[in-house]
Amino acid sequence: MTDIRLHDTMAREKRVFEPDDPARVTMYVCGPTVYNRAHIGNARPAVVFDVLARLLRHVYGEESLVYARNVTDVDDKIIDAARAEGVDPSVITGRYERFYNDDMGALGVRLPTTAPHATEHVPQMVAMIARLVESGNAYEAQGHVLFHVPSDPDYGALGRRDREAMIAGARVEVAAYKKDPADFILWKPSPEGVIGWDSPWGRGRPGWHIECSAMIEEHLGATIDIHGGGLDLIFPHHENELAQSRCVHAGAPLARYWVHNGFLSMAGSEKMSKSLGNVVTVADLLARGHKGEVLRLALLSAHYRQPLEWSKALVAQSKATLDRLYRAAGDAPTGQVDAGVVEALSDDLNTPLALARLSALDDPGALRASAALLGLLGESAEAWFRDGGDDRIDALIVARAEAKKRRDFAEADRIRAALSEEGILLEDTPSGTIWRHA
RNA sequence: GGCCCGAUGGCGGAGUGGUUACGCAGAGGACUGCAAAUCCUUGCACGCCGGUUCGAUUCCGGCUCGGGCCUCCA
Repeated sequence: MTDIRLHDTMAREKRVFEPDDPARVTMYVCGPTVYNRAHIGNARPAVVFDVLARLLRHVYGEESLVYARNVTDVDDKIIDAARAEGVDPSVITGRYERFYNDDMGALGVRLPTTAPHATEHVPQMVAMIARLVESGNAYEAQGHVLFHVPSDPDYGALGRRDREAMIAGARVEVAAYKKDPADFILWKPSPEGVIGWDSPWGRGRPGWHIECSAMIEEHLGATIDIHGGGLDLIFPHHENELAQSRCVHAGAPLARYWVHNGFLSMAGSEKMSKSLGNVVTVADLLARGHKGEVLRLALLSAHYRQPLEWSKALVAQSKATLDRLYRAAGDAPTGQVDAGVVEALSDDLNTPLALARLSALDDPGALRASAALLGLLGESAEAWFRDGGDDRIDALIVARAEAKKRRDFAEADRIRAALSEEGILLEDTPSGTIWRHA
């Protein structure tokens, strides 16, 4: 069996992946903060780690992977959104979590094994904060509880950042209650009317970083195999998670492999952002008629650590590629997974190489089985091209066939041209005429 | 300013110290009433300047350009 190799952000190199317990492989990926629609950039980690999850299940067995992806459902942006609409935060989080699952589902992202919610783990967070206070790694100040960064000599290893750099680079004014400029919030007070929980430090709510640490401990354990997320989370989020968990667990590392995906940018501009007005949501793209698998293939066309530029051309190319793959796969039943595809994915999730090997396969069954590892070719070719039946088109095809039989090619071509106008392409095959969307 | 990453043909994108994938698009051919699809053939590249080497796109250094992070951010 080929080894899986993963680029570990901590080591800055590819390492052979050896799970602590092959019968229980643990992976945690930072999920969405549910207060708006996911944009296509948000979809990249979901899709990338979905492929990694599929690979791990393939290699270690369907039941051996425990994959947790959290839902951040308490956050100032959520509070703001709820206030703006005059509703309870749970209305916002419930709505956007459903949207998120719908959008990712459309991209073929399977649900993780578990999707823990921050609001359902506040007692665990409070307990973890209390342990940090007890061990001297955290302190209370004016209703806040802060992690004291100088108390952790290993702080900064993941993001490769020294103290001076962090302090010099701080863009935000240092709050008066901080003992050290680098200290970060574990717990903050909630005034009347703001969502909060009782705690030894008064009514308040957890900071972002402690949520993940507490949920990881609760669902996966002290040290997990893989921790994933976007590049931008390395610092401060993962650095802070790591520090908290390490201090609580007597120095045990939070994760054995840290895996981070690169950013997606919009063609002709820098990072996608609301202020630039170039945010494209998954829902937008689906509404424009792009199929989920097309978007998924576009996201997988570059290696996950490389930057990926999103463009109309990329989507069009992905559609053309997928059309060809569907034609090649036909409606063959699933066969054996191709070893070359597994090998490509095993080499730090080299999806472009896996895609190349996919298109070289001449056995439709192997193609279908191997594509499934990438979450592609989930439909029958029939369904892919037709989008369901259409009596009117079928009738026109019959009319054209009759015209052809009496060698009235002008009429036959007229029918084909008319359908072509509305984006329906006809193909004459040995087994009859079929149609598909352009 | 500090830290990090990237630069491959018309486009996307792997990979490699010496004949360099694959996909999309293009050209020619076969097939077809004509197409489409398919098959065959085919053109097109390794940011710039040095260095190491018999030989560098691949290793090293510098430069330029692009992107990301520096406590909201996938």
